[in-house]
Amino acid sequence: MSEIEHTCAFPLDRGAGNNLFGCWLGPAIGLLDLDAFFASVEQLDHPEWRGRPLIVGGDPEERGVVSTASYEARRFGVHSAMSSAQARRLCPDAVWTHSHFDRYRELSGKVMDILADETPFVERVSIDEAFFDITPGRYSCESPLEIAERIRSRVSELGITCSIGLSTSKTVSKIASERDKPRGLTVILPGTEKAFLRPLSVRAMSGIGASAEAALKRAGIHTLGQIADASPAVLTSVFGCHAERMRLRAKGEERSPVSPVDASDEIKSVSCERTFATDLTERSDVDAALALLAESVGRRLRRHGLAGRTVTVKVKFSFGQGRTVQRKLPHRTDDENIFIPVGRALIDTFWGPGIHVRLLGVGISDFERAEGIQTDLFTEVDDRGAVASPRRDLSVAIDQVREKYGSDVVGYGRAARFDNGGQRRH
DNA sequence: TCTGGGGTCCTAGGACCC
DNA sequence: TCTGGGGTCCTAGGACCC
Repeated sequence: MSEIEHTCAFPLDRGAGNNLFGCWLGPAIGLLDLDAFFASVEQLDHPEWRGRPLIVGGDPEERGVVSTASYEARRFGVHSAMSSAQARRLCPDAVWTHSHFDRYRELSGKVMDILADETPFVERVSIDEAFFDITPGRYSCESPLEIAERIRSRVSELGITCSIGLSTSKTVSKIASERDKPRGLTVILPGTEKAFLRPLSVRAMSGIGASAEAALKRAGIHTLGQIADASPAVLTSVFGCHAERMRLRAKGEERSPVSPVDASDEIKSVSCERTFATDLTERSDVDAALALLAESVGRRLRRHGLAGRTVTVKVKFSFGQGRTVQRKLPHRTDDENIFIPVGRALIDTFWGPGIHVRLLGVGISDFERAEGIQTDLFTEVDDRGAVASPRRDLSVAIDQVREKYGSDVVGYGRAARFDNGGQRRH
C-alpha cells in the first residue's frame, strides 16, 4: 500500500467545507503529465542507461536539438529545445539516442488505458499529457485524491512516472502539475484557486507565449492576478475576442469541460521537414530533398488513409528568414508523384541565384470528407475519391517493403542522394 | 551557441460573386 | 454606370503547444 504523498499549495480550509478526506466541492479535473517521457522510456528499455544523464534528440554535429533530457541531464542545465551542440558542451558525458516514436506511442496508449479504466471522461492533449474528470458523483463517488493517487501508482507499474495536478479547472490543474515534478501530486483545493494563481507569472498559463507576454508587459501586466484585474480594453488589445475567457482562466473560474475527443481527434495536416547539416545551394539538391520529404509525407498519408488538397512548402534560408507557400490542387491526393511537381513549382516562386536553404518542409492538408469530393469527367479518381498517378502503385509497393524490412532498404533514385538525417552523401 | 520537428488555430488581405 | 455590403475562397504569416 503506497503512502499518500501530495503537495497542497495552500493549507486546508476546513471552514469552507473542503477536507482532504471528506468531500470535494465542485468539479474535480486532473492533468496527468508523464515525467521526461521519451527519456524515461529509453531508460526503461535500456537498464544500463538508468541513473545516467540521457539526452533524446538530434546529433550535435548536425544542427540537432534536444527533444527530452532525463532528470540526471537536466541537472547540468540541459533542457528541451536546446541545441544539441550546447547540450553536449553542458553535459559531455551524456548518453545520446534518437527518438523511437512507435515505442513512445505504445506506452502512451497504456497510460491512456489506465485513465480510461478510471473514468470515461479523458481528453488526450498530446502523447504525454491528458486531462481527466473525476468529479465525485459524475462517474464514481470515490474521493478525487484517492483516484489520482491510484492513477499515479498504476502508471509507475509500467516503469515510468507521471505528475498530476488536481483542481476544479483545466487551467489550474495544468499549472499545478508542473509544481512538483517528477512523481508529484499537487492539489489545489476548491476555493483556493484564485489565491494560487494570483502571484504567478503570466507565462505560467498555457496559451500565453512570448508574444502575448511582451504585449502584457507593455501594459504593465506581469502576473495572472493583474490579468484578473485588468480593464476589458487592455485585455482585448492583447487577446482580441478571447479576452474575457483569458480573464476567467486567470481567475480560476474557467469551466471548460474535459471533452473526450472524437471529431477533433482527426488529423488536419501531415508534414515533414528537415534542417540540413549544411545548407543546400544547388537547385538539384533542393529538388532531391523535396522528393525525399514528399515520399515520407505520401507514405504517412497512405498509412492513415488520408488524401488532401493543399500542398505547402516551407523554407528557411541561411540568414534566418523563412517563407511558406501553398497551392490548392484541383483534386485531393495521397500520391507524391502528383504533389512533388506542385512542390517544385512552389519552390520556383522563391528560388533565385545565391539562395542557401537551411530547412525545407512539405505538408499536405485540407482533407475532405468522402461525400464532399468533387470530380470531373476527365480525371481518374479512385474509390476514395482521390487522384493518383500511374506510379502510385509503385509507391504503395515501396511502402510495403519499408513496412516489412525498414525504411532504409529501398527508395526512388531521386531521393537517394540524401540519407534520413538529411546529410548529403559523399 | 543561436533557435528542431510535429502539429493546431487564428487573422488579414485580395479576388470574386451576388 | 456607379455605389455599397456581405459572403466565401485562397493565400501568407504568426502565435502557440509539446
